[in-house]
Amino acid sequence: MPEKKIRNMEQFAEVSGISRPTLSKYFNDPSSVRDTTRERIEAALNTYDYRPNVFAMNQNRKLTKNVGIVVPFLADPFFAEIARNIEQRCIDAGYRPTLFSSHGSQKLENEILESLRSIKPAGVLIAPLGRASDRLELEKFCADVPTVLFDSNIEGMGEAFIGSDNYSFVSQTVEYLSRTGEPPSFFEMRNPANPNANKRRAAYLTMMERLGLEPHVHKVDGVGWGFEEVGRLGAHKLLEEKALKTNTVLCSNDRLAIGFLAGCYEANVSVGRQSGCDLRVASHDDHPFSRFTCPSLTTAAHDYTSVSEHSVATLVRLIESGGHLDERQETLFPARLVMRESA
Amino acid sequence: MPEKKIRNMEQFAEVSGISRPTLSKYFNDPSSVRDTTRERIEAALNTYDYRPNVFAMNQNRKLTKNVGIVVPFLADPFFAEIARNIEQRCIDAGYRPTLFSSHGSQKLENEILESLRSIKPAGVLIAPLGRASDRLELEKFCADVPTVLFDSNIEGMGEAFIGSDNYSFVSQTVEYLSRTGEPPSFFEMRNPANPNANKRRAAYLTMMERLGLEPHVHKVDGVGWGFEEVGRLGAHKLLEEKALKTNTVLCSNDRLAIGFLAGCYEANVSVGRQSGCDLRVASHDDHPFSRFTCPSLTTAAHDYTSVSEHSVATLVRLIESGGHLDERQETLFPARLVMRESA
DNA sequence: CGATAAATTTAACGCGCGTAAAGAAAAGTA
DNA sequence: TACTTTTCTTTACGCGCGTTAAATTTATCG
Repeated sequence: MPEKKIRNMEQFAEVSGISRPTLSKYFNDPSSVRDTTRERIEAALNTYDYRPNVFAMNQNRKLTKNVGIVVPFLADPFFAEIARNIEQRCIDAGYRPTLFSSHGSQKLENEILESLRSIKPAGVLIAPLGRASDRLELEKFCADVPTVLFDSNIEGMGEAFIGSDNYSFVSQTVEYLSRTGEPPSFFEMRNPANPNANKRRAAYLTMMERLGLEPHVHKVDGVGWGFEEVGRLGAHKLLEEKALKTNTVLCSNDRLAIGFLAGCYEANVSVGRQSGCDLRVASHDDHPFSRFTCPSLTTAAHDYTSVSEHSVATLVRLIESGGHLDERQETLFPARLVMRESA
Repeated sequence: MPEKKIRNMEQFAEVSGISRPTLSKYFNDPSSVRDTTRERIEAALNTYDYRPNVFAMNQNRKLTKNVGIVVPFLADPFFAEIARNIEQRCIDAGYRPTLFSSHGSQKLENEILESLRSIKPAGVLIAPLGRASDRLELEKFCADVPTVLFDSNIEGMGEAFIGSDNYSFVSQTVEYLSRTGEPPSFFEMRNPANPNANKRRAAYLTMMERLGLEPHVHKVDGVGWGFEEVGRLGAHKLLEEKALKTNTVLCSNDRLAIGFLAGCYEANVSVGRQSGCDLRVASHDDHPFSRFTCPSLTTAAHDYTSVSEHSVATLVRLIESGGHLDERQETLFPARLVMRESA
């Protein structure tokens, strides 16, 4: 067993009996060498554990296998979950993903873009902050690096957008709620950071009009990404002021709803779809925690799988087609209504 | 404005009037050059936007500025939060952190270690899976790379451990609960993945004995990281079987408690410290959501700040002292009792 | 001011791998 | 078998920066 430590490709070429340029080809793309050669290389790879120096590899290559994944707020399990999913798919597709979170800060988002440039990524998947994003910086970045947006769309930005169809979310919840009880009022933050929020409000208004119902939108103050607390305080405010026109509240997203439910509980307002309850509360996203609220939250679920699958597939296609698509594609996946106890 | 694109350090040396070796020194450690020189470099840096090629930089350097941060489960906001904190501190200390999550899988944890080796990190901060970790692989890794453990201790592994003092957590909750009402039963998973769980059970038993109270430990089946669901099902089981010996339950951690509260709600068991409630429930961790459970969760809070601060400080010290400390240090920070409505 | 120490410049080599060109070998085809 | 095509080997250079050693400049200080 000649367990001599292999230090570089040169030495691995010697012991494996394959020339260095061929090895280089193999490590860049295993399918680019003849089957018999690949087998010989992989046999040697099992005997001597050599792996090429990542830094030397990427130094001269025009295109690395690096991929950046950027989410706006990783402490939100929704993003953690989708990031995990996307990450794994990138690995499976033969790329090296690196995960970043903007933590709700424009400054950080810009710094991440900067730091991404320095690792020469083949492509980037980004869920931008939205309203808080630095449009100009993002635009410059997208011009240099093949970029796919997901979750939050910014018109015209990047080569493609993959996300959920907000209209599908809201139409299903509104339809369900108004069919099974009083029509819903809409509850949201006054200045939502995320563009999806605006689409959801618009969808609510459209749906209510179509159903011939009077819409009521309650906007509550609050900044940042502490949605739960905003929702909780909002609930107290609305309940104290007796501002609700119906006994049904549709929250813009689950994190607001989680806080809203906490607020209701504190105010001794019973929530649920059963008769005898004071209020019904529903929402959108199917946040991982929404199953465990009291009562469990009726919501509209993202198609996590399709969004992440399609995002990665699009990025791979983008990279393989040289970093540019003929036209910007927007793909939206419909929601799935999840009926639980809160409404 | 000579806006010629600077392609490498050579060219930047020309336009800045500083020699390349000095620039190299500067980029490696800005404080290693004379003040006047540093000012000249930074002035030039503002005029021409050049930054050294990361891959070429790291190729030959024995020690990069890369730092790995590994957490067992990023979809848990607790880890997301502490990771964010640690990440920022690494950046402030002049390092380039990269975040990884094992997602509860040994296979993934090993792959992350493998992938970490390839980026030649100056050091690694890892919160290991615990029981599910591959001891042997971890040990080999720690032998090669300066490693600091946090959150979950594995005896003898790594150069240092920084975490929370589980005894401090449990002694405070047990003391508080038994002082203000019936003594608590302990609720946990049968085969906890995390070593802290065992320490907490032991601390519970010790505390109860010291207080002259009879301990009751309820173990519930369940695997993986879906703690909330385990807690919820556990609540149903315990309530159906009327297994609880007292009206007070102390959960091993907040995520279990969140599920436990959901189970109680479903079973129409009222939880709270007010008279008239059926049950009191308390827990440990001060999970970001524990403020928003119904009722809000009484818990013992980690000293996030101290843990992350001390972890990074220790890693920096470890790196600067050449990757080895004289003896393995274990630092534990006490908990802070957070009294809310559940107990 | 001159001696000494500290910092910088000059010159040159090496790192590990990408890549290109030309020739040799293997595989496929007639 | 001869010919073509594909694949591999040989040879050689380049990438951008780390790093070293000697020469030179600049700062410090008695």
